[in-house]
Order: sequence, then C-alpha cells, then structure tokens
Amino acid sequence: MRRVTLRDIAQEVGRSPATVSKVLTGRGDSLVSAETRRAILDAARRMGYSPNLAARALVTGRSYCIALWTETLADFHSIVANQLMDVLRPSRYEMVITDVVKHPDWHAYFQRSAPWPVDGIVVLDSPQSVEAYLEAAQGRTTPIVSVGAYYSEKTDYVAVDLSVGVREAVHHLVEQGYRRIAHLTCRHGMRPGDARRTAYERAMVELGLPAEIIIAEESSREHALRVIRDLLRGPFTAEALVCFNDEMAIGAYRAVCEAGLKVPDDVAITGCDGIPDTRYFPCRITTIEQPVETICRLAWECLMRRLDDPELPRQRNIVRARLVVRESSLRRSPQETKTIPCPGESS
Amino acid sequence: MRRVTLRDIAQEVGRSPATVSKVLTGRGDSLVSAETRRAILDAARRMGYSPNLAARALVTGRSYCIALWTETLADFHSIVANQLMDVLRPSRYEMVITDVVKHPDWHAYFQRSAPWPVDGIVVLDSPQSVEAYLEAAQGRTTPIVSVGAYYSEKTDYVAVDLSVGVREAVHHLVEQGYRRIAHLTCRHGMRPGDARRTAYERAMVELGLPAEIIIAEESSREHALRVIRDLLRGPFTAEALVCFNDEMAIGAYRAVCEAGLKVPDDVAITGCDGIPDTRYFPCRITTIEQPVETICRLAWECLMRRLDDPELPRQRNIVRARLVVRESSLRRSPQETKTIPCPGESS
DNA sequence: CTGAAAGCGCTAACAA
DNA sequence: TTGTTAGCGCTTTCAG
Repeated sequence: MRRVTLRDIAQEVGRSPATVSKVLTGRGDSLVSAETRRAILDAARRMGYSPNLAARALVTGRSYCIALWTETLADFHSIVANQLMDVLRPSRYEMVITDVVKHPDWHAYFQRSAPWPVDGIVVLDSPQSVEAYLEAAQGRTTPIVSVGAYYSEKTDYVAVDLSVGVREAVHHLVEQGYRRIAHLTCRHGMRPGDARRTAYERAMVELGLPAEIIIAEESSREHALRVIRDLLRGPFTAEALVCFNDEMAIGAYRAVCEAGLKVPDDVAITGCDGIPDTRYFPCRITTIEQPVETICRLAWECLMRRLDDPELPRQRNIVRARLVVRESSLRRSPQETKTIPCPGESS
Repeated sequence: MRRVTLRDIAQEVGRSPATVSKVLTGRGDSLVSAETRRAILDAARRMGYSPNLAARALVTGRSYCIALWTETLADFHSIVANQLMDVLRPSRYEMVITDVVKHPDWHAYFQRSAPWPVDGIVVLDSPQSVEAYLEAAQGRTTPIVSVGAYYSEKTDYVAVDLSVGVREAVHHLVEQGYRRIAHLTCRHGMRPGDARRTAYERAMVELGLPAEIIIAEESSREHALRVIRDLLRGPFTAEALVCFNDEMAIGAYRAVCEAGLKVPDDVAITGCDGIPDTRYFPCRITTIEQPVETICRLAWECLMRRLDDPELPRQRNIVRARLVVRESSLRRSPQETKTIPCPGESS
C-alpha cells in the first residue's frame, strides 16, 4: 500500500494540495477557513498521513536534522550523544549519527555515500574530520561546530580545556603526599601537543618531580589493564597514576586490585572525563569532569546562531574541566580507612 | 555559495545531467564512454560535489538510512546503539536516533515532525512504540523490527529471553548457600508478566523459598542506591540481590559498601544485561549477559530481508541471555578471599 | 480564502 | 553513447 501523500488528502477533501500544505504546516493557518482546516486535519489523521520529510527538505532546504560525527558511541562519547539528544528534544530536530572518523578517504566518502543533508553538524573530538570536511566542502555552508578536548579552530568550536584539571590533579596528588606520579596514556595521547600530557609534564616540572609516562596501545580499559598488569609483574614504583581518561583509570584500578595492592594507599588513581562509573565504583575515582551539559548546549546554540546568520564571526567557546576529588586519590590515616572486601582474581 | 548540483557538473563538462547521474551513481558505468566518465568524475571532485540525498531518496524511495528508536542513549541502550553502528559500517547506511518513547501523542508527533524517511526501523525495548507506529502507519511498509527483552510480536522481532538467565542466577545463588534471595527491581519491572520478575518468582517457588521484592522508582544506579541504603538502615535480612539490571546492581553494590558490609560474603549481587562495567568492578559482578552482537546482526538481517521481500512471513528470533558468574555471587572460604581496601563514605 | 504553476535535485525510461 | 522528458512529494509565489 502506497504512502498517503498530500495529494491524496487534497482529493479526499476536495481541495488543492497547496491548501492542504498550508494547513498541515501551520504556515497559512489564518488564510484558510476553519471548516476547510478541520476537514483537512481530520482527513490527515484518519488516513494516517505523515509528511515526506525528504520532499519537504528538498524544497525548503531545511531538514530539521543535525548530525553527530563521532568515532564511536561508547564510553564518554555515548554520554555526549545522550546529552545532545536531551538538548535536541524540545526542538523538532532529530539526530543522525555518522561514524565519520573511520572513513579515511573523504572525497570518495562524500561522493559515494554522502551523509544526510543536515542543517548542522556537531563533530566530537575529531578536528581531522572537521578540516577534511571544510576542505572537501569548499564553501558549502552547512554549519559545523567542533566540540571536545580535541577540536579545530577553523570553524565554530566548543573546546574543552583539560589542562587546568590535569594540573589540579597533579598538585592534589602531591598534597596528598604522593611523589612518584606517572601519567598513564595511550598512543593517541602521545601526539605532539596533547593537552593532557603537556599539562602533566608541565606540572611535574613545576613541582620539581620527574615525569614518567606509561603508554598503552589504546585508551581502553582492557589496554590499560594489560599494561599496568605487566608493569606490576616487574618492579613497579609509581605511587600514583594520572590516567588519560576514566576508561584507563578503571582498567588500571583493576590491575592494581588483581596484584593485591590497595587504592589509594599503595597506588592513587585519577581519571578524566567524569563518566558515571567513577561515582559508583566501590572506591570512587577522582576524575577531571567535563561539563557535558554545557558543552552540548553551547554546541547547539552555536549551530542555531550560525544557521540564522552565516556571516557571524567565528564562535569560540572554551569550557574548563575541573578536578573532582574522590577516594581513589585520598590518602587517609589507617584508622579512617574502612576497607571494602573483594575477592581478587588469580589469572 | 550555492551547493554544487548535478546540473553544474553537466554544464561544466558539456554533458546532460542524466549522463552525470549515470556516472556518479555507477549505475550506467558501462554505457558511458571512458572519456566522458573521467571528465565527470574529475569535475565532481574538483567542484566538491556531493549528492543531495534528500533529492535522491525522493525519487528512488531509498534513503540508505535506518532509524534506531530508543528511550535513551545511556547505559545498556548505548551499547546496543554502538553495536548497531558497527553492524551498519560495512554497508552504506547511516543511523538516525529517535527518542520516540517520550512522545506520547503519536499522531501529533507523526504529523508535526515526522521522523526522517528511513528504509527501516529498529525499535529497542519499546513494544508500545512499535504498536503505536503500526496503528498510525496503517499499512505503510517501512520495515520495522522490535528488539530487546521487551518486544512486540506484531512485527518482525529479535526477542531477548532473560528468564533462563534469571532462573540460572537464582539457582546459582542457592548453590552458593544463599537462601534469603531478594529481587531488586523498579516500577517498570513490576508490570504484569515482566519476564525478570516472573522468572524470579517461579524459581523461588521451585526451590521452596520465599520471594521478596524490593521496588525502586526507576532502574538507575541512583535509585537502587537510595532504596538499598534506606533498607540497610533498618533490619536488612536479604543475603542476595538479583537485580533488574546492571545499573541497579551497581547502585546496590555501592549501598552495601557504604554500610560497611561485604560483597559477596554478606550480600551477593547479580545484575542483568552485561554492560562492560560489571567486568571492571574491583569485585566483578555476576550478570545475565545479553548477546548484543547477535541481537544487532539479526535485527539488521531482518530489516534487509524485509526490504527485499515485504511479503515474507513474520520473522521471529529469540536469543537467550545467559548467566555469567563472577565474584559478586561467589561465596568463598575466608582464606581464599583477598580483600581490596576501599574507603567507605559516611554521608 | 483557494488553486494553478513552477521547481527543489535527482533518477529512470525511453528516444535519438 | 548520450539527451529528453517526466516526475518523486512537497512548498511557494501569485493570480483568481
């Protein structure tokens, strides 16, 4: 059975498609007799009409759809996606997710299977995608906003500054009496200029402490677990781990547990991002919390303003991620420490 | 600057739009001279062309876009969304996320801001949405597949059977020596016929044990934490908690920790869904694992088959979620138990 | 208040 | 091998 179209409704009520359109979009509300309007609304409901948004977008140039470009929908990224949905809900916008990062050949991608025609694009933690797009798009005007700790300055952006938080973390650890403070990061975090690593190194220099960097292949729990597990087999001297993100912190935590060591007494751990898990760990994990709600709201506002006025000067937003101190980095006197028992595991 | 269209390219190379279309879609590859093809491809690249998918969809009736209807993008749902993206990646499909559950007035929703015209719809854990859609759509033929532990039989489905897993959980706890086994659930889980609750009650009857149900407002960590925290202030007699999902298990775990009790010695905990967090908790959490990869693959196959042949008989898939035993439900002899210390918290 | 006509950008049949 | 034509479903002047 064919989908019901405007024309069908027009026929049904003996009016023209134009009139039906006016009623159904609400655009000509005052120009249509109440009677006609009622008949049309009624028929539309009865016949189960729903507009073809592709057709509408084709003529209006508006899709009421925005894209989220992200590498995955896991971990912290899924939290952003979820929050963005919350921001969108009051509007009539929908969100299409494109995992654009995995398409290395941008030109081919755009030509073969271009993304949906959206009214705006939020790019999460992927300045490469932004810049590849800007180049390929050559003056196309779909608003695009670069969001996250990794962002591009070539377009509107909502940047997250992690460096203050990392500095706070290092200083906090020193205040707690830790001295051998290592940075657990991943290959990605080793790229030149990485904010986290740089801030860590700078803070250590500031405090006259030797920097030590532990590098895992990827920033996942599993990779962190393996790296720390291996290190713990040899002589492990770090007293504290400033981790690239919460995922790595959780993996490292597990490795420390398995080795029969105690967090935070033997090893302190801090994460980054502020995923909910850090709050519910038996030993809550100190982390550097990204203000996700603010980030998403700002991104949305950027897009809407840009849509209104393409000539607007570059919109630059910077939000700070701040340290949230929890038990995983708080050295307490023995009598203060309640222990929560938990079987380790032997493998 | 206007977007580059087919016509622009046609003009540029002195050919007709039809020819350009043939080349760019690859559909008429053999019917076009190599020379013309090269020229077109070249111009398209040079001019930064990318097709208007709305226009294409309008004429072909294919959008190469599927929708995921879900309540949120958090917790377990985000894992499914992420996996679905993985399944989609090799295809040329994109995914639009609609949080359709929060639109109670379906008719209004469809008429005012209908969702994108997609080639298929995956509905996660929301039979109401499926049925509202089927009713509102009246014979429209967008393939729709109902997925999850809550599903509708009125369309193709990939059902997750949790009951076997819940039964396994209860039996496992009894084998470990637990007797006072309560079910921690939420209002949602109290609706008549809920698979988890029903399976729990049945298993308890089977074993001649008294059922006890603890009900939180919602199935979140926070709500579980509060409910169990409150119960622990009074006389708490449950030795084991079979939780509605992993979120609640994690919340309950935290409450038990805070009270200075030990998991699993004082209280055993089992979750449901199999989110990654359960594997990385210092004390790994026993859970009932949903085979997410299988679920997503089957859903996708359902959609594609249905797209090929709308007359296909109803596709019914059932996958089982099975118990995965971890430390949170394993009673060990004291000398086996390594404890992992962790500061409790007083508030 | 209503409708006729044009056209958004693209594809598909058919003709040349 | 290429171009012409028609039209997908909708909105938008503009004329009635």
